[in-house]
Parts: sequence; structure tokens; C-alpha cells
Amino acid sequence: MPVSTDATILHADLDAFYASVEQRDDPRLRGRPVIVGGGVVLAASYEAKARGVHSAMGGRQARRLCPDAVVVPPRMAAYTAASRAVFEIFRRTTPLVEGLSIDEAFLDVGGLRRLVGPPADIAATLRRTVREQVGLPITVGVARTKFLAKVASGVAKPDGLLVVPPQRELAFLHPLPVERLWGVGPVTAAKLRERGLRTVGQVARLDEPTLVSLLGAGSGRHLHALAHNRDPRAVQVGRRRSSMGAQHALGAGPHSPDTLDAVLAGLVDRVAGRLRAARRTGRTVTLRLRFGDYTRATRAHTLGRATAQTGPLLGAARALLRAARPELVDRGVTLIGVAVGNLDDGHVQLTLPFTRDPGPDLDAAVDQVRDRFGATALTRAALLGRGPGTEAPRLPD
DNA sequence: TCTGGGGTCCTAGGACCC
DNA sequence: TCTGGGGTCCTAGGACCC
Repeated sequence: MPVSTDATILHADLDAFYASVEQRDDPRLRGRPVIVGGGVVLAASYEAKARGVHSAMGGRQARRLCPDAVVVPPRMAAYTAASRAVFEIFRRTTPLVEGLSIDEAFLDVGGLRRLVGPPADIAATLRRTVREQVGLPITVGVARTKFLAKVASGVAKPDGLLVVPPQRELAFLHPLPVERLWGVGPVTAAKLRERGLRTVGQVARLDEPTLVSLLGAGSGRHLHALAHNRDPRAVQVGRRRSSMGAQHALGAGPHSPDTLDAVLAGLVDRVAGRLRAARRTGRTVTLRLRFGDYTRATRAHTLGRATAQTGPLLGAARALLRAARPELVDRGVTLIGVAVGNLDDGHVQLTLPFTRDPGPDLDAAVDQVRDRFGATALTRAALLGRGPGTEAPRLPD
């Protein structure tokens, strides 16, 4: 049997991540409803979820639903450390790890059957190791495709393991409500519901042109494929973020131009600092605005070259804010955000473990970079910054 | 469901070039 | 006066995810 027909993709997802870290670090919180975050719920423990509390809910409403909840402020450093420890376990399990966020990843364990064992055993070991070494509950879904593995972990939560064997895929998928599908949110679900479509099976009975007319070309084709469990995407190692941003909610206002400028400068400085810390550069500055009626707008400007310096990034952000000023006053701005995109546009930052010409090691590095970025004009000389017509890999500003 | 902070991907139109 | 096709880059907005 070809390898690709086996269920070998794991989706591993930490349960109620921030809240679980708090319960791990403070025994008094165990077994009790825990809410992380004050004004808005960043994470809720399963005890709190059982009472109807969920993330992104307003803090006031959450406390009304669950008056005995313990509300704790977020400790991002603790969550980052826990995430690192879990991802180390992922990478000890298999080199084929694709991180999706701070608390979830895909793992391809297809090559490990002969050496280690079947995917179901690997998944069980992974769950036990994370529990023993990091002290956190984690749910794992196992399937033949990324999409189905993700759906499976969602169904298995919390603290569960669910394997979908290839011959059971559609039997598993079709009874599920459409909202279970990764990529179907409130808007798409409402459109489908209008047509009386509530389950994945009902969607699967529609032909593609009908779905396209209902949802548009992109979403229609995507959903048609997912409903039939067609998802050829491979687990991608070494994906890096493609934008970095910061935002700040301002309250109802009104806000003076000086206040807005100070907030903007603070945000740009934060993002620029994070860019430099990550040794990345960006070329497109996007200003995000939210208004009193919760409508949003974005304004973007693309610089001539990528940078991580506060100066040019702030200059672009200020110009965008100035141009948007009349709107801001009219509509009452309540949130300002800055994002820097097109990261590393035009050049790739290389970190190589040597300073002099390393001989054969460099040839291997060149091949790796070629494979990963599809570079065609990459040579040893270019990497070392010598030779005619070559340029050294540029460092971030 | 009265909304924080961080992201991803897709679409569509216009400018511009060959 | 009427009228190409293809490709890339940029901007703005929308949906979705954790």
C-alpha cells in the first residue's frame, strides 16, 4: 500500500493553553473555572467553558456567567516557554513539524512506521510525553490529510486522541455540522444555513458550480474539496511569519491628534524592535483602524526597500495616519494598529554557523537554501559576499 | 456575541510594462 | 476611431483562525 493512503498526519493542539499553564503553575486553580485576561477573555479553562465562557468574550459577561471564576492576568513569558518545550518534543518526535500558532502544530510521522511504530502509537506517546515533561494536556487528531487531522483534534478535545482511518473518512466527516470545517466561519455558515445546509454531508451532495455560485469561486471550490476530503497540502517545515504587527484599543474617545501620534509611535517602535530581535526586515507598512461602530479600514504604503528601522517605518505610518485624519474625526477612531508585511522582501537572511569559508559545509548550505527558497542565482560567492556581481546577504538594519 | 491582540489567505481593481 | 493579451505590483477590504 502506498504511504500516502495511510493516516500519518498528526494535528496536536494544547487544550485551553493559557488557562492550563495557569492551573499547572498554581495548584489552587486546578479543578476550578479559570479565566485568563481581564477586559476580554483570552483563554478559559474547561471548567469555565462548561459555564458558557469562551475566548474573545467580554470580561463582564464572563463574570456574570461564572461568578466564582478565578480571573488571572496573562503571563506571556510563561506561555512562550511552555510552547517552546512542547515544540521541542514535537521535533524530537519527527523533523516534519509545521507550527500553526503558539499552541498547535501538524506533524508528519509517515516515515516512522518501520522505525518507531504506527501513527496511533506515536500520538499516544506524544500525549504522554507532553503531560509528563511539560505538565499540560494536549489533544491529537490523526488522519490522512491535514484538514481531517485538524477536524479530528477539534472533535476529540479536551485531552483526547482520535484516529480517523482512511476507510472511515467520509463516515466521520459527513455527519458533522459545517461549522466544524476549518475555514467555515459565521458568514459562510449563515449562507449555507439559508439554503438549509447544516451538515458536511449535505454540502458534499452539492456540485461544485452550485457552491461557487453560493460562496464565490475561491470559497466554493475550497469547500467542495474539503467536503469530499480532498486536501493535498503537505506538512511544511520551516514556515516563517510573513507579517508582524501591534495594535492598541483606545476607548470611545474623542482622541487628540497628539494622542493618536503618540500611540502610533509606540506601536511602530514595538514592531520595529521585534523585527530587529527576530533579525527580519519589512517593506509594507499597514495602518489598521477601527471606528466607533466597529467597522474597520486599512491603509497601506510600500517602501522602496525593506527595513527594521523605526524612522522610515514611523514616517510611512505617520503619512498614512495624516491622510486618514478626516475619516478618523468623522467616524470616531477606537483602535489603531500597525503591521509590517512583505518581510525580508528582496533578500533572505541567512544564519550560518561559521565565519570563514567552510568548504563542503557551505555547499550543503547553498543546496538547502536553493531547495527551500527556489533561489536560482545563488552561489558560494554570493553567500560569502565576494566575486564579481555578487552581493553579500544583507543584514537587517 | 457589544468585541483584545496577534496572525493568515483570498479577491478585485488599477497602474504599469512588454 | 477602435482596440490585444499577459504579467507583476500595489492597495483595500473581507473572512477566518487562535
